Amino acid sequence: MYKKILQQHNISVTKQRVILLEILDKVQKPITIEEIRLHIKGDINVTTIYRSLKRLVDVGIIYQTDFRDGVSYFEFQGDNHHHHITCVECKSRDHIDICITDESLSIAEKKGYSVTNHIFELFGLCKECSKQS
Amino acid sequence: MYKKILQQHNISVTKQRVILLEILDKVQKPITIEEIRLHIKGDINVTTIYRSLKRLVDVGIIYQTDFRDGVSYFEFQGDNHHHHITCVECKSRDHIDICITDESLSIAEKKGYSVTNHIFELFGLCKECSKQS
DNA sequence: ACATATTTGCAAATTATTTGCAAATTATTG
DNA sequence: CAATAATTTGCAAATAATTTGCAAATATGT
Repeated sequence: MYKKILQQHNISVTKQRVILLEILDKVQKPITIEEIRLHIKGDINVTTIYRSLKRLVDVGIIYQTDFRDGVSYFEFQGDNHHHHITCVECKSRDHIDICITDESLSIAEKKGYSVTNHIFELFGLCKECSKQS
Repeated sequence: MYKKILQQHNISVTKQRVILLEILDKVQKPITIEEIRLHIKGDINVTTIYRSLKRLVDVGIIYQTDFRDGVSYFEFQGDNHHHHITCVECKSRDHIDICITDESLSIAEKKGYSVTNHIFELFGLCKECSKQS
């Protein structure tokens, strides 16, 4: 299955890439390199992890996000493109099925830009944490 | 003027903070720590720059953004809240006066989150760079 | 199966950012 | 306006994330 995905995107099928895709597909949420390393306990060299993920991002198989905490997060979104809301207190995270509007795109296009990519993340307080404060 | 802003936000008025605000207000676009350092040529210690900017961000005087290139950008937006579109080729950048929609907010609220903050950045090709490719 | 291109692993380097602490500056209070 | 308390600065050194160079290993195309 992951083999097919890699082939469709015209990049080499390697054991390491398949493992990374398996992990990301299983967790179904954005995770850091450090968390990935815990899953594979040393089986793949850090450099390779960095380089493979970068490659996967470049060809569009996985998404890279960051939540302003100094680390990159990676996620396999499959067909289900979405963004996230993060609790600034407890760091819990949830999907939100919202995306940029057509209006946004057309405003950008009026400025002469064709939009290929976007970052969109919400931050706030989750139910639990709002109670406490 | 900057003194008043600092006081309104209840933080100490220091020479360094005023200088930083002056620079950010003058350039009117997101700039990196490195670029800030060029403006002040060594007059403020790097550590202080980092710490002061963090403080200014925390109290909400300036905005911190990043464009997925490994560095933080800082911007003084004044009353004019906006986001940006960045050309992935030439890295040129323009303001866009679009923000998250009320619909987005209400979807997040349905999930139990109260939204306090957001990241929203567009990427694409500018007019010049689309011609060339 | 062979030649070519791509990817991996390792150690070492880079880059951005943070920390601890003493000295300096700013704010507060009488 | 002096004295005290609180905050901020500068410096050097540490940390943490990510990248590089290069040789060996693995994948791909013919």
